[in-house]
Amino acid sequence: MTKAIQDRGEGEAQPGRVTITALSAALGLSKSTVSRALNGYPDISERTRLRVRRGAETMGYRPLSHAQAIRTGRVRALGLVVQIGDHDAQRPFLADFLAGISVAASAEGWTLTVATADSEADAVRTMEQLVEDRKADGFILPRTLSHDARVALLRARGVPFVMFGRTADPEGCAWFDILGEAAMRDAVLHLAGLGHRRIAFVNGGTAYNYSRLRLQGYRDGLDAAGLPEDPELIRGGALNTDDGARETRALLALPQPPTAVVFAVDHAALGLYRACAERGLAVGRDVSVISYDGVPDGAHVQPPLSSFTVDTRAAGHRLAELLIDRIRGAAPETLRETARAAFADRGSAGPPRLSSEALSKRLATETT
Amino acid sequence: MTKAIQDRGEGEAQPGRVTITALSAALGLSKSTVSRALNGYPDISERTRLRVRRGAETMGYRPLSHAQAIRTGRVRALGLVVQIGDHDAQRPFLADFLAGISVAASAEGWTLTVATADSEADAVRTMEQLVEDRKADGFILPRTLSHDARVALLRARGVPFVMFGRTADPEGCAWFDILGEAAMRDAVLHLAGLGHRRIAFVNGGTAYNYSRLRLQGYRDGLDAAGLPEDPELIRGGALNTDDGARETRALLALPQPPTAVVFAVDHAALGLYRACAERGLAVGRDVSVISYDGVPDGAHVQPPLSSFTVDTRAAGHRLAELLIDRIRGAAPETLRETARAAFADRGSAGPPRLSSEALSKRLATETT
DNA sequence: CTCGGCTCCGAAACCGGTTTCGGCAATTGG
DNA sequence: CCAATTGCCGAAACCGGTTTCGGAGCCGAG
Repeated sequence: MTKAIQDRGEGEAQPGRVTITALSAALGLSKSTVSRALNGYPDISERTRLRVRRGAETMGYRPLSHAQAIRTGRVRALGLVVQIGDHDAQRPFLADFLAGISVAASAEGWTLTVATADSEADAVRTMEQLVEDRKADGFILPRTLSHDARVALLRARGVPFVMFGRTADPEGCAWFDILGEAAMRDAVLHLAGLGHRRIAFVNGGTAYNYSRLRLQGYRDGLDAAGLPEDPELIRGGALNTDDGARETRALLALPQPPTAVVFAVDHAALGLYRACAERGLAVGRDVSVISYDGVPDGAHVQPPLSSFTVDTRAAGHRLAELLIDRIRGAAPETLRETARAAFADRGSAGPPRLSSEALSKRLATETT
Repeated sequence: MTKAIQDRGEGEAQPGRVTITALSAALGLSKSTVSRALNGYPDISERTRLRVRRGAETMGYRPLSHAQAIRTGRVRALGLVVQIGDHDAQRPFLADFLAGISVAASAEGWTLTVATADSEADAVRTMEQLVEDRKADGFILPRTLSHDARVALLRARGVPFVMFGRTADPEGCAWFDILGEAAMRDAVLHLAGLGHRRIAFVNGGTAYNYSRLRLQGYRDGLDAAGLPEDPELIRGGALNTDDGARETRALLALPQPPTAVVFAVDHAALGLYRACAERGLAVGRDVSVISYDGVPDGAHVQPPLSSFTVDTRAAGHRLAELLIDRIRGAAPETLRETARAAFADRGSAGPPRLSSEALSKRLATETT
């Protein structure tokens, strides 16, 4: 390998490259035989196939993907269109996600084509362009919505794709997802186990498919813990810290405030810290909180935020593998996987120091 | 345009596409004439050129970049290798950066190939792969080091590149950069204008080229303000909040503590808030701080962090344009631009309430 | 009127692969 | 022992572009 690289006349790019013609000449075979041998055609003897493989290895032959693409239509590139701006949630997640995809892709000799869009419509247009120009053979769709225009486009065009998340209509869809609903359920059970009886839930953006699932998980948790569901304790639309603070204030203003809150999104949960600070409440003692995402910021508040952390990098890695399988022809139904988020108990959830009534009373006197 | 798209037999991809052969047949010209007309060869009459352009437009002809690449060696793709992990500073910045690059690239019909690496050596290997496989025609290098192995590789291979940042040896380098030194200088002058006499400086990672420049800017600021330079007030190596808190504590422990601190990195500056909270000091009153980056987190602390904000998206945009020019053959010396960071005065820098002596005394009594 | 040069375009080779098709040799069946 | 398969490979077409080369017309100069 090293030798092969050194053999290349360095400096210029073109001249050094070993083409399939050069390789076939060196082996005393025809181009077509070499090509079919490397691509696993059945009409090549095992002996020849091995000889070709070895020859390609020692000579350092690597087919140019765009040269193959001209005939096959495949460029060996994964596509990713990231949506900018509308949800902060993606910020910390992007670098790790890219890393996972990139590593898995390059392990198979594929690359990653990235584009950005600032709306769903823009994303659809962008993907259309990429498909049209053959810049990607398939797509990874992050943050899938319940009804997703991107899915509609790709389905119609017959372009392979995998989703990070699930969708309402699974027809023809492959996916990898973290079981947010299981995390929410476990969060409720954990808090109930600590002695909490009034446990609130603050959901994320309602358009996202995961919101539906996480709310269900919260309900399942209440059910499993034998706690009644109180509509007043269920809120939503909280994606960032400001939203979270706002929702927390609303919850604390209830006649019977919750002693614990489950958040669907870490960044929103950080808003609870702010709202509690305003009212002089100690997080993890007066009010407990468990959230979901595992953002790094959560480790830097006091007490650190207990959260179900998702391994975004691993998700990207697996998604890339699934997409490559999908592009190679695997049926979408066979390409559906889920994983669980890992609970990181960092101290923001403890046994209730005050009952809901006592908490309410204290808040009333504080305000006065 | 809309019509052309509708004309395509939808569903399948291949059949609908209009090739150069089809276009030339429709125009009654040869392939070669059409190709040269579109690529601006001088031996085509203006009349024909116009006819071809118009025909291509109405028929919706778009050459496949990988088909051209087989002859030209260019795939019309920009390369970006992002380094994961080693500096948190990139986190919030990545999405905006990508957005800028992506928009500028697609405006010219180019795309963006992204890969990741977890070390400088890995980044070099990755770029070598991408060049070898012709997945990118040139590279954008973020966060350039003073002596950068990536630059060495690309220079040796003759691969076009542009840097986000400058470097010690500018030979053959094109770049776009924000004048961090000017920002640091202005920060010092601003604080001096408020009445501060002891102004400390906390630098970022020393390997980065920008650190050298920002330190110089700080010194220039002191000089311009007529303040003496005190080596005790200069610290470095602070990239994240923990680092920043540590360095702040060290500064506050001095016999003559600073009444204001200039940080080279926002995330480090956030550590000052923590260290001040520990000692009961009010940021912006007892201790002033001005920083650099403009990260969103800075807006959510109290008081919000005054910072020189860099428009990362605009930087990505301009870098992509410069790189495309570079790939098209422009001399690197003509592709060097800088811009200034915009000062966002949010309240973390005010007139000194205490002198250095008074501050020191107060810290001493607090500790007891 | 002829000749050289210029303008402009077509034919064909080429880029680096893939895929179709046909044929030779060895094997199998009768 | 001969015919029909079968296994295995080469020749050539092909993919969608670019680039070289040559030549047909037209022009002005001699």
